[in-house]
Amino acid sequence: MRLATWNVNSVKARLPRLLDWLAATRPDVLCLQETKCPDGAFPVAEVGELGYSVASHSDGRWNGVAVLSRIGLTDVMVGFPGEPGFPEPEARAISATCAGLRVWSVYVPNGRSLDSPHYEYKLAWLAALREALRDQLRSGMPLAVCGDFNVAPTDADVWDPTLFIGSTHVTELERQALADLRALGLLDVIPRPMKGPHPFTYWDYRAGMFHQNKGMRIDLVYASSSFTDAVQSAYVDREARKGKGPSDHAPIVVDAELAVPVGPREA
DNA sequence: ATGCCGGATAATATCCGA
Repeated sequence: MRLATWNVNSVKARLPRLLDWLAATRPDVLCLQETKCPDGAFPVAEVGELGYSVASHSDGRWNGVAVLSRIGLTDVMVGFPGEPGFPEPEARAISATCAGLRVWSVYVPNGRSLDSPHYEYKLAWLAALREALRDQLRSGMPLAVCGDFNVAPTDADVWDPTLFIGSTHVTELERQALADLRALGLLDVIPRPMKGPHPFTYWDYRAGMFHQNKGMRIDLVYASSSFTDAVQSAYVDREARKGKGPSDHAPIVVDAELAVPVGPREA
């Protein structure tokens, strides 16, 4: 099974690149974040032509998550029980079962700044996610939680840790929230970088950050051991960050020897 | 060369992102 996750920074703006990438990479399942897609406006027909079914959760202007699958898509859950909001829950989580794998696509709140109510919201959201995932793990089904976590797990996951002192994404509390997810039994599937030592997944559009490889690893795949035991390889597709009109995030692609049941799979 | 911000909308300015 090929599983991928990508913060596309608007599915509308990224549609030509998304379709090209799907056709070339052929993931069985793709998690999307920041679709920024009004309700009902997801390009279902376009990805359907490539064999993908869609489960999407929309907010309108901001946020937005989706799961695309060509190996089955059942038991879709929009959001999760106890999900905090600001003040109402936003479109930040969707999950579905794809050929025996429970897949979550998450877009964790940014946090903005340490003195912002959004930072408290981010921590509360991650804590509530942990409780929801604790329940998911009880089912025993292999689980992969994919998405933009907006937290760099270690100092090695940002290009210059000294520049982040006093900023979100690197604080002890945010990193502890990730550690609390791992304490449930989830493992960080660290992808191989295509270039250089750092598997960064995000580079700011500004000031040539990508070209200087000044990036961050904030997109993550946290998975149960029943999934990670089957993982053969994982990589960051930095090619997708190049050229005209890219997202500021690159996709992560994970290949696992997880049996795909015969049935709904299409050619 | 990968090549120096871009997406959204209540739009010709402002919010958001990390």
